Amino acid sequence: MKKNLPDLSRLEIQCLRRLWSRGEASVRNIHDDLPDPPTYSTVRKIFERLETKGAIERLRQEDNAWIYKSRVAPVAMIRKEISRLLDTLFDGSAQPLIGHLADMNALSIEDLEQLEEQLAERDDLKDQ
Amino acid sequence: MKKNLPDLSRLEIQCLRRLWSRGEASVRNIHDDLPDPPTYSTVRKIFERLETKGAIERLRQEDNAWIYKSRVAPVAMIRKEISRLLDTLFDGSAQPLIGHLADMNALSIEDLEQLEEQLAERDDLKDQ
DNA sequence: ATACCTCTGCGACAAACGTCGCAGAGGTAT
DNA sequence: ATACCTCTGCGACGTTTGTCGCAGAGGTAT
Repeated sequence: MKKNLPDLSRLEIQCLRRLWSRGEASVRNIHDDLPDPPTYSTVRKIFERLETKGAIERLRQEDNAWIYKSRVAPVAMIRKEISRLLDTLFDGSAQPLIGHLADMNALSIEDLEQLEEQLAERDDLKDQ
Repeated sequence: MKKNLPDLSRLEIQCLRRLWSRGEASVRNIHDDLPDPPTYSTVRKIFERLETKGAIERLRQEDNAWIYKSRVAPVAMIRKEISRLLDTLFDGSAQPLIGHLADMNALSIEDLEQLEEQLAERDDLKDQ
């Protein structure tokens, strides 16, 4: 019973990620967190859109400012985005992706070992 | 000396990928290749835009139709897109990505073994 | 000649995105 | 009271994206 996750733009995801980190936050908070922030007004608009899309909700007002929280699970949203990339670039297959990651020197042997453990665990569970 | 790769939309990448497969192709070819194709007119427009962005070029005319080829290297474009996802979701780190891939059951032990080999080779070379 | 088909070149359009400004409300400080 | 500050709500705008239609050129078939 998957929820229909909204389609979000890059900037919307940026803001949502900061909200995930904080749990609850005001527009000002997120604006302060952004690494290379546009106007406060712009972030304000992003919040409007996130709310319209159902990705965030208002909790209460503090000092005249609204406090928001996310309505979507980080993992679900992240997977959705990964799937989108996989579909766009490789017709859905993950194998080419890790190949490229290796070529890009984005992965270390340590990363791999950790991953291996994770996979072994998963497959152990499956076999029972 | 990296070239400035153009920003492409999802549909543009879809079309460009088919062009990579074929080497050279007409608009009609690509339209036929697309899995869930929009109008021929739409694909036509995508080609116009790809050309404007410098991602493809015209080679010659055959039977009144233009034959195109890609001007960007697949690997470069693919890496660019992967980097973009990494930046958007994980501030550039690849480690969380493979974690999610494992959780999504998108990776198999075989995929991993292959990857391991690839990494070992790379590190062997580096050590000399 | 006429009809037919397929391409091109162009225009058009709605929706989404990133961007910002401004009026007005509501507090705080002097 | 007055000035000041910060937020909200809303409108606006240029660009990108996905989408399509249409006129006209250039061949082919009858």
